[in-house]
Amino acid sequence: MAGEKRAAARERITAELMAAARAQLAEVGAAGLSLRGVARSIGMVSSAVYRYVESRDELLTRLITEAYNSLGEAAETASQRAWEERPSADLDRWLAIALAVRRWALEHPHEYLLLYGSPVPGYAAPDSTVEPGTRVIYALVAVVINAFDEGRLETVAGPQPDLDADLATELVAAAAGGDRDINPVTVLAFVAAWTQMFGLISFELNNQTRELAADQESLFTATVWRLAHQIGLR
Amino acid sequence: MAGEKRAAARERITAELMAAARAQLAEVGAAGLSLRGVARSIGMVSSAVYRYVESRDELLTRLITEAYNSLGEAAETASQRAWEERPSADLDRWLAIALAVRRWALEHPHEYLLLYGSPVPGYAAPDSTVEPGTRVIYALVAVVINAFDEGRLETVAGPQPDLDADLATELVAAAAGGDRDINPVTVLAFVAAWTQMFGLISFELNNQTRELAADQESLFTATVWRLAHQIGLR
DNA sequence: TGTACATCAGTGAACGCGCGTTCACTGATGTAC
DNA sequence: TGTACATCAGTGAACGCGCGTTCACTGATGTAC
Repeated sequence: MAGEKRAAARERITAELMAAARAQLAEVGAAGLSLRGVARSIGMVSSAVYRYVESRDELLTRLITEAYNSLGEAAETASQRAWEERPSADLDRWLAIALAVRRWALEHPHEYLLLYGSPVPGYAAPDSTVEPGTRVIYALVAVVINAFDEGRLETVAGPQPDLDADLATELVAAAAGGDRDINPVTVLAFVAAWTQMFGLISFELNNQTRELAADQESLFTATVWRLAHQIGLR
Repeated sequence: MAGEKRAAARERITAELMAAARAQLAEVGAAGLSLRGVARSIGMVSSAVYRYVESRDELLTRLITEAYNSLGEAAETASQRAWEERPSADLDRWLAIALAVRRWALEHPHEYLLLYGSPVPGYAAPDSTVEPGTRVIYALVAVVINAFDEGRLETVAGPQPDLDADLATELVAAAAGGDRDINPVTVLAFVAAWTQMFGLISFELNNQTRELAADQESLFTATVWRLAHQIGLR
């Protein structure tokens, strides 16, 4: 029982350390993040952080995992809330996720860039970061699959590009495991909506859309709404 | 006339130096780029590069400007060629630009990330980089404007999001200077197509679309085609 | 409850490294008369 | 054409800096008997 104390302290200090690391990340960005800097900011001697973290690379890996999970959770919570408020309102649910992702990105710009920006020189993310990295896209896919399974997904309208057969098969397989008879163009619309969403957020973070509109959120909502509609969500 | 020699040598060596800088950029990325490393790679003592470049920041600025111009030129050339081959084929022209941008990005991944990835820590790009940064989007805008002016731009079909009046006005003004009666939803479609294109390229560089399709170029072409079609290009 | 020992957190000095930048210098190239 | 001087490219040593990581250590916390 007495051991509790030491373990609790360890946990508290680890949390403090990670918080400090996130704070430094927010200030200087991933490439500028240093163990010594983090140690300094919590009043520790630089060698002491090695009691909590194996190396700088491990710290980065933990930050990435935490960030993916934090973002994934934001997306999942938004999805669930939207469903509870208005079940079967698929387009609203999609929008809720998109807006949650955008808000998270604006609140944590450097963490967002750590996940979706340039790779950190000299660092290669281990495989363990892959799985948490898929939470957001799964949340989005789930909306479409759910709408499809319950018969609410409209078929995509309008002229469609020529798809070669291989690509069409792959798309359907990737999106739905192959056992759903989804239109490949629907998957294409999904890919477009997905990449557009992240592209727009990146441009917004880099101020590349500044002169387009004063109200960036309205611009975001309007463009995302359009592409979600084109997937067939209502 | 004798002065020619020194000036020519200066030009040659400057070019060599920039080429070495680009090579190092390609290897280690922007955040890892160092003056000493560049000097080393062309067999110069580190202090000597200061005869050619004021500081590391200036080197970065030059690299950014060169990269924007190289990318912009690729886009413009593709646009012009497509026009010469099949004038008035607006969708083909759009696709040609998009594919040129993608090819450039795949050939120069680190330069692409220098332009569109995370900012380099401790460096702020000066205003002089803004103008070359607009060449690509202008090439894209030009296709749409040209189609519109010559009466070939189809009006966007299907349901449209509610736009508040301010946003609609801003969009039209930003895209066409306000003196063209362009549908704001067309501009929205343009923004979607533009951000989708860069988002997809970024995801492709980060391997986030790997499991989606073996033939990434087909995937790219198909999604870009769809959104270009939706702008009203034919 | 008390004592002897083991575990662990944090210290402080040190290592080797690469970085950007400055500076006084040498020797070659160019210019003026 | 020849000479005296000015300009410029490149050298090599040095500066101060911050980094990641190791190591022997001290002293506090926990455990076994």
